Amino acid sequence: MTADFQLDRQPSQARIVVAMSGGVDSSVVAALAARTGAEVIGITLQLYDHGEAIGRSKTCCAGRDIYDARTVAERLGIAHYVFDYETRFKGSVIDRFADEYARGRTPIPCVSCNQSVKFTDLLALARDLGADCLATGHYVRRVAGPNGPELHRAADPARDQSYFLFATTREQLDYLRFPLGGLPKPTVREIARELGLAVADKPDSQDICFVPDGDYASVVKRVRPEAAQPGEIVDLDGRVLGGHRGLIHFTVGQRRGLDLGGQAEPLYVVRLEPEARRVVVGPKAALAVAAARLSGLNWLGERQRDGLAAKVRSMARPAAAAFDGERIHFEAPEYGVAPGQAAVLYEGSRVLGGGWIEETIPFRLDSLAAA
RNA sequence: UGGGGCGUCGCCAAGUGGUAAGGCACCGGUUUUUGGUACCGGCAUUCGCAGGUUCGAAUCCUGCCGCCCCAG
Repeated sequence: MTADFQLDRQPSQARIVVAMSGGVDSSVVAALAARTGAEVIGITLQLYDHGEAIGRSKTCCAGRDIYDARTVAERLGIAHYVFDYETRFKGSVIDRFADEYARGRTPIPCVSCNQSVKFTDLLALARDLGADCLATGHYVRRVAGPNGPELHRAADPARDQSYFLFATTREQLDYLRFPLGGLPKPTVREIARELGLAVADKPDSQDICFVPDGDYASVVKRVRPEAAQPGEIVDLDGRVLGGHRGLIHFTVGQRRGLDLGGQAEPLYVVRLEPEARRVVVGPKAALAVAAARLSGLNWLGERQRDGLAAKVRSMARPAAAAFDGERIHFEAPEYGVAPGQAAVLYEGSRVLGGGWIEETIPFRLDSLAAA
C-alpha cells in the first residue's frame, strides 16, 4: 500500500516532515512517507508532562509516547527529533482551556492545539527545515479542487476528525498532508502490524491528552482556582434546587452529576452563569436550540448560505442548516449546543469552514422562562 | 398532649392480606482524539420501632417514636 503525498516534485527529491505522536496513526504516516522514497523527518513534540500532574517521574505517559515515536523512527530508518513545546502548549492550549471554563464556556483543546502548536509552530518549523509538506495522522482528506486543495471528511465516517480541523487556514492546508484520510482504521493497524511496528496494537488515545485520568476539573483548578467556587443550581424560574462544587464540572447539555433527585424527568444544564456562579437547569425541551451566533469564522471554501450541513460536535451527524453571515440556523432543533464549542459547516463531504459558538438561540422562546 | 393525617431505597412515589412498580439521583459498562449526549446493566430479602392475629402482613390489631394540619 502506498499513499499519495501530493508532492510537486519527484519523491526522491522531496523532504517530508511527519508529526509523530507516538501512536499508531502517525507512525503509519511516517512509514507511508518513507515508502515514497522521500527524505522523511519525524518530529515529536513534548507538550505536557503527566509526571508533574500526578506527582510522578518524567518517565510515564508523555515520555512513553516519545519513546515509542523514536522506536518507530529507528525501525523505519528515518530521522527523528523531539522538541520541547511545553511552554507554548501551556500558553496556547492549557491556559486557554482553563480560561474558557472559568468563563462558563466549554472549550475544545484539540482545535486550539491544531490551530496553534501544530499548524502554526510545528508547521513553521517544517518550513524552516525545508520540507515540502507537513504530514499528520489526522483522519481527514485533502482533495485537489479547481480552486486549490479542499478539506474533506475522512472516508471512514466513524473516524472522521474534520470537526477538529475547521480552523485550518487555506495557507496551512496548502502545506499539510493527511495520508490516512482515505483509510479505515483497521487497515492502518494492519499496515503497522505488517511493518512490525511496536505500536500496532497500542490503544487509541481518547479524552484530553494533557489530562491524565479524565479529571480535567483538577487541571483547570490548578490554573484557575477561582473556577472551582461552589454555587447554586437553579431552575428556569430561578428557584434554587441545590448546590454545586464549581462551574468547571458542568457544560450545557449535561445531565449527570447534578445530584438532583426527586424529579419527574431528568434535568439538564441549560446554561452557565459565571458571574453569579449559577448552573441553570431545565428539562430536555429547554435544550432545543434553533440557531447559534458564531465568531472567529474560518472559510476554507466559498462563503455559502444555504444548503449547508453543520456539526455542533465531533461525532454528530451533520444537520441541515443555513448561515446568515452571523448565525447558523438549524432546520431541526439541536441539543446540547454549548458556547465555546465549534459549529463546522459542510457541503457534502467538504469542510467549508466554521466558527466558535458564542451564544445560542432557544428553539421556542415561549417555552422558556424570560431570561 | 382535643381532633385529623402521615411515616415504603438518597429524593418523589405505587402497593390496603399472598410474598416490595416506576421516575429522579447514584454506580458500572458500551460509544467517543473535546465537553457532553444516548444506550445497556446494577441499585430496599425489606416497608418508623416493638409486640400480636394469620398458613402467609408493607398491607389487620395494640403500644411506642417522629412529622404535618386543624383546634385551643
